[in-house]
Amino acid sequence: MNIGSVKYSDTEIKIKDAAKFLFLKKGFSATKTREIAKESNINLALLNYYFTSKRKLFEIIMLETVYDFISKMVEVYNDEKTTLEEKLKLTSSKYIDMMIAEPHLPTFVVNELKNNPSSLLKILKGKMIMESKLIDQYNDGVKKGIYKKIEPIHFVTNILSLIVFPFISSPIIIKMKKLSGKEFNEMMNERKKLIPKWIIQMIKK
Amino acid sequence: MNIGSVKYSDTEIKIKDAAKFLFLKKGFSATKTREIAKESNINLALLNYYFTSKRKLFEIIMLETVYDFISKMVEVYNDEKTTLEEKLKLTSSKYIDMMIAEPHLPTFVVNELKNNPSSLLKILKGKMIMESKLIDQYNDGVKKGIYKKIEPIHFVTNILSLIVFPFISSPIIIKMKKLSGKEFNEMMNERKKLIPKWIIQMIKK
DNA sequence: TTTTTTATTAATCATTTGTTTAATTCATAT
DNA sequence: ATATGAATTAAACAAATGATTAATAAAAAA
Repeated sequence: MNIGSVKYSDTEIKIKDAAKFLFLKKGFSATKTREIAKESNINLALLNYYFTSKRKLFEIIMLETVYDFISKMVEVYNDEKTTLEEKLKLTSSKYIDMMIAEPHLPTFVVNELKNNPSSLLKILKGKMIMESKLIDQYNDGVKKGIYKKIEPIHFVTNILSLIVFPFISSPIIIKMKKLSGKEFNEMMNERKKLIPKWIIQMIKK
Repeated sequence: MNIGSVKYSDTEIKIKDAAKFLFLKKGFSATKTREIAKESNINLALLNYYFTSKRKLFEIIMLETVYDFISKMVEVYNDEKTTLEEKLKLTSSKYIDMMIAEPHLPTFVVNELKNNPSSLLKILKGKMIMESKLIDQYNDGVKKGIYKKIEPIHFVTNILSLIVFPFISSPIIIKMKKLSGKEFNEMMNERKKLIPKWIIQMIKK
């Protein structure tokens, strides 16, 4: 959560929470400072008093959110104790829970990364994922002749795609299948078990 | 393109093109009417003269864009002449070409659908995809014991995920693998052949 | 308690922004 | 050539918006 272990006062937390809620839901431009003030029950001027500007406040929230999102993946992928298959299960499970709790999260992350990829540079060291234990384990499987050889980047991309995209495209899925929000979440919970199987089938010889 | 075969004057087309370019890149709120006017070399007042309001202009563009995006899928999925595997190849190929040409398209579509799902209702008849020839062919395969039985909605979701998500998450992929834009496109072109294979492996017994 | 620093507030400022108006130019039909 | 309607323009309006100010209240230090 707190990237540099910065301590925030109650008021600052109130502002940050409200701002995060609104920024996630509506993005930067559509969120107005007066909305943030109202949502957090603080005086408008306090936003600038504590955070200097709307943009600065946004960048703090953005950074923390993207950090949360990505570090979850990095942690699992670099765990020395788990197998490749366990890593897939853990990733699916953690991310799907995360996104059921905060459905706006993935859209926000991909959106704001597109507009502001530099903030990603600060967080995502290229190595953390592409040289992770997961990739080692996959390459080992290839050597042993268990797995097909494809570029590891495709492998990682496919995992993320199958987990995250359904949340981003939820309105389309809901419309296609005439689902309720609850039914959509059930469908996503089903995928916790299915995705690891699918990924294995994709790479297995 | 033109949903109701409406004819537009040169000026209207200039406005629409500029507006589409900016809306795709920056979204509704971050795009200013004066930017659209400048980008299209028209007088600011003409925007309202022809399109009444920024919101109305946006809705027209939004509708046409989403229609383009979805009808491409519907066409392929309902083709009576092609096999399931051919449909997968065609979908991958067409969508990847489409998104290489317009990288902002998928983010725009999923974004604005989230904010305004009603516009989707006008276009996407639930049946068109979930009762398409593709689904028939998949169900036939299940009956014949060739394919595993999973909910068709997962099947459709997975296809779309593997095709579209990499474009949405391009900044992450580019960072992870330290790619240039050109290299990223090459990677996406590789996927045209890979995705159909992966999908088949996922469903094959 | 008194002083000093910090937190909070209401009011205001300066731009930005979507939209409209009224005047002018252009094209077309008579 | 003239009249009529459509297209275009510069200017302006009103509301929204991010930010600041100056005054007040609350908390901490002396």
